[in-house]
Amino acid sequence: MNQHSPMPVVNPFERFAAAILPAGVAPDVRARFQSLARHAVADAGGAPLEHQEQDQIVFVASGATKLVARASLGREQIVAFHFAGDLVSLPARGRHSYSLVALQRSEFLSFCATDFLASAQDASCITNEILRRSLVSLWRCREKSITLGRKTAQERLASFLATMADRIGVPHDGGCVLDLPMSRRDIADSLGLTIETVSRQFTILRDLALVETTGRSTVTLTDIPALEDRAGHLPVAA
Amino acid sequence: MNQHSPMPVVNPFERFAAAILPAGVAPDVRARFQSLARHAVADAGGAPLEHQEQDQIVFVASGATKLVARASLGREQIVAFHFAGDLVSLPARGRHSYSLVALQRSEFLSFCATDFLASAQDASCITNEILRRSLVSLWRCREKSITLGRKTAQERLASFLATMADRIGVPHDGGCVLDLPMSRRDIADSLGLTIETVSRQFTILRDLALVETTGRSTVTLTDIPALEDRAGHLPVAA
DNA sequence: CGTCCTATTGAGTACGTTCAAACCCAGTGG
DNA sequence: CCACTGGGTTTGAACGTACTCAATAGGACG
Repeated sequence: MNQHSPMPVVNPFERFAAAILPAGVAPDVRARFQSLARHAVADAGGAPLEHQEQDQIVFVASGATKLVARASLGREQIVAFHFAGDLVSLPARGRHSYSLVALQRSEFLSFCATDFLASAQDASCITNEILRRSLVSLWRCREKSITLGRKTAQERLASFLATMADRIGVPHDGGCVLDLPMSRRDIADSLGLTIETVSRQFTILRDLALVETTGRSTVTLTDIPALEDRAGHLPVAA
Repeated sequence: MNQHSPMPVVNPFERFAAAILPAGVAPDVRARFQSLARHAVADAGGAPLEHQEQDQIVFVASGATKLVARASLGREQIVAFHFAGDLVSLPARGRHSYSLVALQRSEFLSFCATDFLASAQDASCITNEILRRSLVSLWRCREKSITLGRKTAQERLASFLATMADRIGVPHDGGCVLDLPMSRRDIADSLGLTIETVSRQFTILRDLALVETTGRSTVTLTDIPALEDRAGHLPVAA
């Protein structure tokens, strides 16, 4: 997929601390989190955190992941994508077995949720940060509900590309270049479509000159405003 | 709609305090929340919290509500239902205008999210409670993503009824009686279907003797295990 | 009892799926 | 360096589920 994704030089816990812990955190609090953290690495396709019996809080130190729910019979739904620096809330496996799967070689720090929150009791700004990020996840999930419930195939793909541009896009003279770590199947499983439909919609957007595709994973968005027009959002002035 | 839904005798703030604030909360903290709370009442169809420019935290003191997102062209998606005792996180209107709409006469306490969290700084168990509830909302929203992305119309309705049985069902000799506060249109807008399709699926479930319907809003689930079999967790043919 | 609005039922259509084949890119070995 | 191989992707044709449009039936209100 990606040729030798560079293994980060920085200690994963340093990344976690920089992203989540407040600047002037007490050393003992920091040490407590360090002792709770479990480090894990996974190659593409790997699910290093299976068999969890308790709710987990997982920090993605590097790489990219999908949070997958299996409905039945190979019917999969990708509930969210997460990238380096993101925090994932992973419930103990319940009715639908959720699992976090790496899209690339990725590093994780996982915490037992209850231990984590107990340790955050003192420093309320940590809990606030977790809450803030959880609300962002909730907001994204609600957006996804709109996409899955009320949008056409083309609107779904356009929305997806616009969202990915925000999250992992690299601006490039007016447009935006995406190096998508996920396959067509992943995109389909995220958008509630089939690979064939995703492919057809890519073709249409290509014919409309809104995107260009290079190889399997590189997508260039040449006209983001037009793409967002096709994403089925409510026009602001309506 | 409902004949004079009884106005609760208990003070809405008392309900809020009982649900959210810890038992032995300091009187001044309690007073601070009381001063932040804005009280609102809405009849069925009313949206008392529109035009918010800031993120809100809303406590549903009584009644039942839908959280609606408008995509475009009258395409609506109901993102969540909330009932008495629930807490709703309502973002400032962004790209998709969300609004909280009452299904029945309902009472609300709304807080500015930043003020609320600032007041909860001292009492970390309050923040924890908000976080806990936000994660429940996130978990429900993920379940909804599976439903909207990968389930058939029949599975969607079966899932919906099973979920509602958990949340507002009244057990009744082996089965469960539901007095649904939402219309067929609301159900359709929640499940990403049309009213006609919802109606047809109700007919099928009725013919299968899994549910009985009485009037417009009362549904009796006579065979919950069979209903959950049809909810798409695992299909019959395998 | 009559009116209005919601819900149900029916017929035809459309969008996305399914099944199947061709194509292309990346990795491997000659 | 290039052909070969294999999985991911694209394209094509037929099908099916849910949608649209339209009419009827049923509840809730005056």
